[in-house]
Amino acid sequence: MEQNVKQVTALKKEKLKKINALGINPYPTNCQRTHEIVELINNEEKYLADKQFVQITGRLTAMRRQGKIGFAVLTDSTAKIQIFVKKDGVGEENYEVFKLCDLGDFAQIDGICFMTERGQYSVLAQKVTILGKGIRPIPVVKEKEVDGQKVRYDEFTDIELRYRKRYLDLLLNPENKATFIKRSEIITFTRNYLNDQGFIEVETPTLQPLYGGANARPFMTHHNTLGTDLYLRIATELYLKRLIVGGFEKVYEIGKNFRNEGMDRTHNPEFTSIELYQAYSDLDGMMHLTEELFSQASLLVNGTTTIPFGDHEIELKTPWRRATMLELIQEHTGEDFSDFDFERLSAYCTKNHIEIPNGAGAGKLVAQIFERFVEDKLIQPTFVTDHPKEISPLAKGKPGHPELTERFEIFIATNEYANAFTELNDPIDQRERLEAQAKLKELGDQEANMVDEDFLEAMEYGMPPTGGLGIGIDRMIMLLTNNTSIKEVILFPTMKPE
RNA sequence: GCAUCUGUAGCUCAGUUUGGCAGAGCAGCUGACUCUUAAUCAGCGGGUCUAGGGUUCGAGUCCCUACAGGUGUACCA
Repeated sequence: MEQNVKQVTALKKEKLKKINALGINPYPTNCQRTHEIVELINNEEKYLADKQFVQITGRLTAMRRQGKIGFAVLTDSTAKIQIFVKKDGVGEENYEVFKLCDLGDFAQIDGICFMTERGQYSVLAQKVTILGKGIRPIPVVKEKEVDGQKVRYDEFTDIELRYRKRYLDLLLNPENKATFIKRSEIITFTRNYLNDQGFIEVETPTLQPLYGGANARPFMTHHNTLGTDLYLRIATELYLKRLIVGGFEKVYEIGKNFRNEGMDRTHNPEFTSIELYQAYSDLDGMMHLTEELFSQASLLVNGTTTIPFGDHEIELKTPWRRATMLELIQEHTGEDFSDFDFERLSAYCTKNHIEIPNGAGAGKLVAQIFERFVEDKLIQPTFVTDHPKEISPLAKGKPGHPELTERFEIFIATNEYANAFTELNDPIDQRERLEAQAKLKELGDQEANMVDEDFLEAMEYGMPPTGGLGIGIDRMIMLLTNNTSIKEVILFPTMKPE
């Protein structure tokens, strides 16, 4: 399998020797660039009229040589343009250099813009300079216009190769590169939006002595000097709340979380989230923020709030539907479980083959029934509110409803995108909730929270009423770029070693 | 984790049904070509058919196991 590559590489190394023999360094330390290619493309008439000397740099992505002339295409990150090289134009010696160029090599072209006899806007080369020579055969994608439609030949489509060799994917599949540009734009937009509202961006520890803020199994590592085990964070929540205690009123963090769980089209072991906390705000404030972030980000990268996603058409225009978990269960099962009757709930679960975990109470069963019968019905954006207290150990209770909390999750196209609470700020209640989690952990729930004494101590000093929101950034980007696999929006997704 | 599909040249793929010389296009190499644009024309080279085992006179093809990936599903955001 590698043998042929070795042969081609050997041939290319021979070319390197020939280039060196001409007294030319194929990896020069500098180059001259007067224009990005897009500038020449966007101002064609000006550059044709001026006959201005230009120096452009990029990768050679097509090559059509014919005797003493040759055409090539030079591509930089902004655009691509045809290059016309004549032996008469660049001189015998430099034409030899051009002949030693291969597809995929980086080059600098000095010349002037002109129109070929066939009417193709091009740069007429006066000099070809090699800037970086490749020694491995690069896959070539060819393109042809048929009736205005671009038809592509020999595309680089092997999914495994695209993920493992992402640089080739970016190089050969412009539409995939565009996804990552949109990713950057969406994250930049989110930062600007929050900064404009007075939020400050912070960084909290990725390595933590205790993990918490979500229900998940962690990755563990070890610090040699301290002689102690540390966890990679599963959420940023508990540290950001310490900052609210410390007097910051609006904070957010965008960063990686790590969860030692299964991988599928919506889960990668490391993923990017944004969590934000706003003192003196509440659930309504967080709903408004969520709607605005998604709909405005969509306008930014799609120009509309009506977007395709998989088989669905999603309308992100605000306001989004709001419904409680119990209402939705009733809507889709006809059952009213608002009395939280454990016997009825467990009988219903048994009848419908829903697992009843060890130590589960009525609240957990309500959540299980919701997952089983409601989640996959939620296509258009829906704020699901009023989650059971039992599965929401960090959310404030709902006044007048001892079993419920002030919480929402946003579902779009059956997937969860965000999770928010009116944050619990009662230190005594918080301790009881975490101790209940610890009991679940003893009963075998590997994803239950731990009792974080330092976090509880912080809350005991007093914490203001606060709204908190977490959004799965990767999923948000999937939605806004119509990608149904998380691997398509993560540059280097986790893969098993080859 | 379970189920299922896939793995053939650098890339994209035929060939697997019904076992019988390892194929094509692009890319590469040699030659021709001063207006091509999937350039064209002539010729050449390139393979551990993912890996290992089995059945068979004979396996890319049939059987078993492993590895990697896709999809579905479980847990989860």
